[in-house]
Amino acid sequence: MPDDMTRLPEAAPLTQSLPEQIAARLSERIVGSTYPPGQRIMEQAVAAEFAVSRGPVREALRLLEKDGLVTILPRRGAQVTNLSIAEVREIFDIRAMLNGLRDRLIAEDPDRLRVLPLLEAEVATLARLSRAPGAGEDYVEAVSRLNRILASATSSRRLRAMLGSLGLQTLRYSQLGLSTPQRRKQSVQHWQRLVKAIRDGDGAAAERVAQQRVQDSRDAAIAQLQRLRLEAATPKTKTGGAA
Amino acid sequence: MPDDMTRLPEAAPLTQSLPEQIAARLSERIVGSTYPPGQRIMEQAVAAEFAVSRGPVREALRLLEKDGLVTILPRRGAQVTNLSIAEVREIFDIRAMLNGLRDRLIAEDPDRLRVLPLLEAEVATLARLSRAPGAGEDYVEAVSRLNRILASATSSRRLRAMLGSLGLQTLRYSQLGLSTPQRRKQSVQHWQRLVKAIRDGDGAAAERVAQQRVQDSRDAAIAQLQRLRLEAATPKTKTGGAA
DNA sequence: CATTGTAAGATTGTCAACAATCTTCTTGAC
DNA sequence: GTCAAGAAGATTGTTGACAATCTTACAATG
Repeated sequence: MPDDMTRLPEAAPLTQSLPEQIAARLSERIVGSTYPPGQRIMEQAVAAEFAVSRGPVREALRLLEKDGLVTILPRRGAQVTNLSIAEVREIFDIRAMLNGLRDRLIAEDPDRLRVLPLLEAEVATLARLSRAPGAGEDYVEAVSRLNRILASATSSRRLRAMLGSLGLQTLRYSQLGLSTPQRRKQSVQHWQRLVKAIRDGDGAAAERVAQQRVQDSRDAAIAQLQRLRLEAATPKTKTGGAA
Repeated sequence: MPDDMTRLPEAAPLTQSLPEQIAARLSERIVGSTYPPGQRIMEQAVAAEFAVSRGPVREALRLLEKDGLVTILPRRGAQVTNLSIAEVREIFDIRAMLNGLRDRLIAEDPDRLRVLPLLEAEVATLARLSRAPGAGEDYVEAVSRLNRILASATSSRRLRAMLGSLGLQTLRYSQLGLSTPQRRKQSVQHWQRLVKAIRDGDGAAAERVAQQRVQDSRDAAIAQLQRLRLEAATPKTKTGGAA
C-alpha cells in the first residue's frame, strides 16, 4: 500500500474552468482600459452578459482580486483597482527586486543556453528599433516579448506568477516609461548588459542590471504620471491656490 | 461637483466577513499542522462544522489559496499545500529579496525613529535569550515579534501583504532554521547589524543584512529538511540501495 | 492473478431565490 | 435654500437544490 492516499495528482487542468474564462475576459478589458480604473463591476451585469449565474462571476472577481486587478470592498462590490502614484512606485520597487532575483537565477542556471539565442535575437531587434524614429509601439512589443522569454526560462512557478501579476497591474504605466527615444536608448543598453551577464553566467551582474532597468523604468513612469495628473487636475483656474 | 462619482470610499471593514472568519479558523489549523500538508479539505465537512452553507466555505478556500496555504485543483477540490524542498527554497529566496526591500525602505524612512526603541528593546531580549541555553521557543517568539514590528513600520500595504503571505507559508520551516544555539548566535548578530543600519539610516546596509539573514535561515532550514525527509524515506531496510 | 469496464457513491460546479445591507431619491422641517 | 430623515430601489451575501464530474469498489474477462 503506497502512502499517497491523500495525495492528489497535480494535473494541469486541460480545460479552463468557467470562472477562469470569465476572469480572462474581464482581465482583457481592464488591462485594455475598456474598464478604466475606478470603474465599478457589478455581478449581475457580468452574469447576464456571459449568460451564467452570479456564482461563477463572484469567483472570477476573486481571481482578479488575487492578481490585484480589481479591489473588493465587503458589501460594496468590486471595482477596477485605482493605483495612487505611491502605489505604482511600490509595485515597481517590488518588481525591481523580483526581476533581479529572476535574472540572477537564470544567469546561474546551467540550462540557460537553451534560451540565450532567443534573447540575443530579440535584443538585436531592440537595438534596431531604438535607432528607428517613431517605433515606440514596436519597441514596447519587443520588450514584452523579451520579458516573456525570460519568464519562460524561470523555473520557479511562484516567482513567475508574482511577476506576471505585478506586470499586469503596471502594464498601463510601463509603457509610459518608454515614450521617448532617449529612454529607449538607455533601455537597450540595459538589455544588452543583461544578456551579456546571462551569457557569462554572472548572476550578480544580471541582478544588478535588472534592478537598475526596472528602477529607471519606474522613475520615468512616475515622472510621466505626475505630469499627466497635474494637467488633469487643472481643468479650470479653480484649484490655483498658490498665488 | 466632485469627480469621484465612481470612487468608493476605501473603508476598513469594521466586522470581518463570514468567509474571512472561516479562512482565519482554517488558517490556524494549517499553520498549526492540525491539517498536515497534503490533507484534503472538503467543502461540505467544513460547512457542516461551522453551520454555514458551502458558498462562504468556497470563498474562504479561495482566500487561503491566495495566501498559498491551500491548493485548489479544478473538479478535485482543495488540499493543504505540500511544498517540495525546491519550492521552500524558492519562497525563501523571494522572502530574502522582499525583506531586503522592506528593511531598506524602513532605514530610509525619516519617520523610522518611531519604532527604533521598540526594535532595540527586542534585539536586547534576543541577545539575552541567545545566551540562555535551551530557550529555543522563546527565541523564535522574539524573532516573530521583531518581524511584526518591522511589518508595522512598512508603509507599503502590498509589500506587507506579500511578506505576510510568504511568512505564513514557510512558518513551519522557519523554526527549523533556529534550532541550534550556534544558529541563534549568528541570527542575533544579523539583527544587531540590521538595527544599527536602520538607526544610521543606511538603506544599502539594511538591505544587505536582511538578505543575508533570510538566506542563512534558508540554508539552515533546507539542510534540516533534507535530513528529515531522508530519515522519513527510510522506514525499513527497503530502500537501502547503497550497501 | 492481473486488468479493464461498469456502476454506485461522493464531491465539486452551477443555479435561482431569499435575506441583509447599502445607495439614492424623495419628503419634510428649519 | 439647506440639511436631515425615511422609504424605495439596487446590490451584495447566503442558502439549498440540482447537475456534472471524479473516485472507488466490484465484477467480468483474459
